[in-house]
Amino acid sequence: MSLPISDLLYPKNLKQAREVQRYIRERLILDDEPPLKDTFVFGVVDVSANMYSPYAYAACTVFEYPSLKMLDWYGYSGKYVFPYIPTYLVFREGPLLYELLKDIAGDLDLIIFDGQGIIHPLRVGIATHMGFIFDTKTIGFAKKLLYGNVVDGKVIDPEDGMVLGYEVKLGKRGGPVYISPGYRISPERAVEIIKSMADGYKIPKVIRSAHIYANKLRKEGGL
DNA sequence: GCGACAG
DNA sequence: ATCTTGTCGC
Repeated sequence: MSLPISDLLYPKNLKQAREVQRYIRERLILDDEPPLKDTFVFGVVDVSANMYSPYAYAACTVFEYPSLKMLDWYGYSGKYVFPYIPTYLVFREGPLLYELLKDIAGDLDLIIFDGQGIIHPLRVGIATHMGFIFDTKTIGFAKKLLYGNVVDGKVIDPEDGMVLGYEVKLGKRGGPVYISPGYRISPERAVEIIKSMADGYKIPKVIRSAHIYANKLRKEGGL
């Protein structure tokens, strides 16, 4: 990464935050090179927090693909240093996720985030932003749509008609989820991988796992 | 100005 | 995101 972490994750104001997002947008990589092997290791991350507590708990569960067997899990807790503002989520959770992943990202072939990839007004959702920082393949898995129009299952960018991601219904239970590439992966490959993890639930257990562990940390861990 | 708005 | 048990339904 050319810019230091301090600039990529700790902007002093929203203007600087936008500048960082525009910087990353100009350097997006959305192809599948190098392609993932038949068998690879991936992580799922999520952050758990209490409404009015400044402390947050992040967890990363590690799995083997395609067996989907859990290999490990890691946790990290710290204080939020940025408020939650739509389109700026990475500046709130990113610092914690960076600390959580900095020592293990190199061992992960892919990382799945709870949030958007390029389904974002500047195409730099939290999955894309973190993928750029670690130069690792990432996928954004969101429960709600943040930006774009859904046409025949495809999330389209109203600016130029580009396919940003897909609206897919996994399991006949709940509503759809929104999948988009984060970094170094294509929209189609991202959806293909997520669909291969479907197990009948709206949120595949493999993806839910990180949320479970993050919550377990918050309830049991200190702080 | 108004409405929308990941976690 | 979180507060929360049981309960209605496939």
